Amino acid sequence: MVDPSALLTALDRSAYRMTEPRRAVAQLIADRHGHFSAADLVGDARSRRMGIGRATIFRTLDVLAELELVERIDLPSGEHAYVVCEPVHHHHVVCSACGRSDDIDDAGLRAVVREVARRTGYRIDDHRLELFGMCPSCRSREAVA
Amino acid sequence: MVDPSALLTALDRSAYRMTEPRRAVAQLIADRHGHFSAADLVGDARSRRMGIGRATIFRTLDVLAELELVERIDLPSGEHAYVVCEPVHHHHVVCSACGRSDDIDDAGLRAVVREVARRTGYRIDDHRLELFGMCPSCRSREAVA
DNA sequence: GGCTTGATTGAGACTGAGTATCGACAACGC
DNA sequence: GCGTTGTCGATACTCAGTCTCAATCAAGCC
Repeated sequence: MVDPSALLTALDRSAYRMTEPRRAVAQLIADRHGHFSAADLVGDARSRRMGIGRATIFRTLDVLAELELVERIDLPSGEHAYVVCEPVHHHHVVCSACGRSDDIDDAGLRAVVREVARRTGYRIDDHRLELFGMCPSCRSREAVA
Repeated sequence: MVDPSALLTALDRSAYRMTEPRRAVAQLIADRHGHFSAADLVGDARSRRMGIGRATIFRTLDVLAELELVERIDLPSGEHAYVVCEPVHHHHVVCSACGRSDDIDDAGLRAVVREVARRTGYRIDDHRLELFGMCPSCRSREAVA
């Protein structure tokens, strides 16, 4: 659950037009917890009878990803998902139980990348780190059960 | 380009049966450079008129992934691909120019994972690190050009 | 070498994600 | 208000990957 206004103001500031369907998709995303797939949003839109086309949801996600307001991640299962995030370079920890996702910054990864470059001779241009596990609240819930 | 015998002996040692189509797929993989997709192998098999079904290629890749002889990676474009690799935990550096891929070991990542766990309170069960860049030979080729 | 049995096969139908097309519509600068 | 042009929904389409099923085959046993 996020405040949709952050998405909306960023959209407004951009060169993209602020339209009703985009506002609606921002609201759907804001109402979501943790990560979500395009199909999730399509389902949400349909169940609320919002009359938003499938293609529009894909297009809006592309726009938001372009503006770095959401990021596309790959779950261990191989599925694609999106998470809302801050528009700076970072990585994600994803809870396998509830789907919650937190941003993490560098945390020493830069040194790892440098080390790999040194050892292999590659020039490293890009990297992706994704961590999967169990978030604090799911852990305590598990401990109780 | 890899010797297919490594794949074949590992397959032989496993509980899976050694069949003609599987041998053929191992050969196709061995003849490939760098990463490849299932669709690449299907194309190879078709152009060599090997008569291997599409489903069989997907199934064989599943088997090889199960035996940790190949690993599934996600390219920055979002496509799925496979790389041949050693059956121990490790990560990959992928060359964006030629598709070559090298294995890398921990390289200090374990400390990063511990640090993230400490900061976020998550219990980290799994992680994925993928690095993209340009391999030494493509770099020198680029320097010449 | 034959026999049995269960794993494996290819063909083709199917599913579901994502893209392309297109005529209608609406946001925004004037 | 008006025109331009980006965006819309519907729909057709493509493509990766899965499922089903009858036929085949590897491998262990005699």
